[in-house]
Amino acid sequence: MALDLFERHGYAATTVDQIAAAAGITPMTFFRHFPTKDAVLVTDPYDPLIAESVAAQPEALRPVERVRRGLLAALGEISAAEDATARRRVALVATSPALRAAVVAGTEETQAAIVERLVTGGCPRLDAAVAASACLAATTTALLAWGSEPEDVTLAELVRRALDQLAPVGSAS
Amino acid sequence: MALDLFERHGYAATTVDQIAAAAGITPMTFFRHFPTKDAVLVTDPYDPLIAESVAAQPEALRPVERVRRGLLAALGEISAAEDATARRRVALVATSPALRAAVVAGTEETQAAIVERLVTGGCPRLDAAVAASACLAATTTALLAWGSEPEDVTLAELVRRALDQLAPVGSAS
DNA sequence: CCCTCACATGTTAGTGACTAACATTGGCGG
DNA sequence: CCGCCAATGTTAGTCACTAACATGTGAGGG
Repeated sequence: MALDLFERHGYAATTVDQIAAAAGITPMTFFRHFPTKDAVLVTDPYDPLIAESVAAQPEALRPVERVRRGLLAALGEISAAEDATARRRVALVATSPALRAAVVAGTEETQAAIVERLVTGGCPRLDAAVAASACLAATTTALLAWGSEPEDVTLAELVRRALDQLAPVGSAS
Repeated sequence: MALDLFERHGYAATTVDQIAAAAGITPMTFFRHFPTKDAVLVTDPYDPLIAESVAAQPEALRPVERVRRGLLAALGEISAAEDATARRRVALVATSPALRAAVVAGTEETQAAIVERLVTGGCPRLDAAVAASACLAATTTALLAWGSEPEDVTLAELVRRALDQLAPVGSAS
């Protein structure tokens, strides 16, 4: 599949024509299944779950803390869905600027979802956007790092460690 | 110039050919001056300054706090360089996913510079990357928000407010 | 059993960002 | 005045992605 081609020749050096040929379809058909070349590797089905999870945290918390706890709470269900190729995909994404950009573009939607929930909870929009973007950046950084970690390191572990850095001093997790 | 075209027709709808024609040059020549279309709007001359500023903060601080203070310290010199078109550029960047992606790609270099300084100070690489990405995300969010703020709101003000959210509880700035 | 409708796929042709190889100009020191 | 270097132009190509239209194939109803 496409993943193999990317790993062999690099993401940029692999053309959509090659992927399509390897899959026995036309380039046209490829674009009917995936809106962009990078969509083969980068997907983002968790937005609603995460937004819910953030909204479920106590409104009294400061925005960063609310988002942080929301992400940690969502983490269980998400990392359970880690399939076998997840790490390979992530490792690949980490190697290409274009792919990293695609990931960030994807998280923009997650960020927007979180911001909406925070704003309806009375949080000023700027503060909400800052809290969401900072926490998601930390999470994304952990995700990308995970790709080059040894097999036995879990994603949840890294994300937890990342988000702990944004916790109020003295209180871990 | 290109900025006017972008504002009139939108970034995506403005082709490099049009920009080149408006400037009285060939598309080819355009690409000799700017590596990409987005480079007209997105530039990043501050990396070394910021990295220095981060390194100048006490090593004893937690990584996030060190980066945070470093960014705040660098803020003075940077926002002094705000020229007249800065706000227009930022407002434009905020409107286009492709341009926001370009900004993020640009910050990756800044992040890398910061991480190097933190790592040589004894900070684990993951923690350094997380701290840098979170603080830079907060800063970038403030920057983008600035584009749609009223004239009298300064960039420094917004960035300060953004970074204050990542400060240890109870201590502002 | 055939017909038809719908949907997945193919075909062709184009646009726009970017690149490489090579030609051309223009000013400036010798 | 000559040659040299740098900036610019020319041509032709690659690759991601799109639009308009054609084809084929399978499922369901007559």
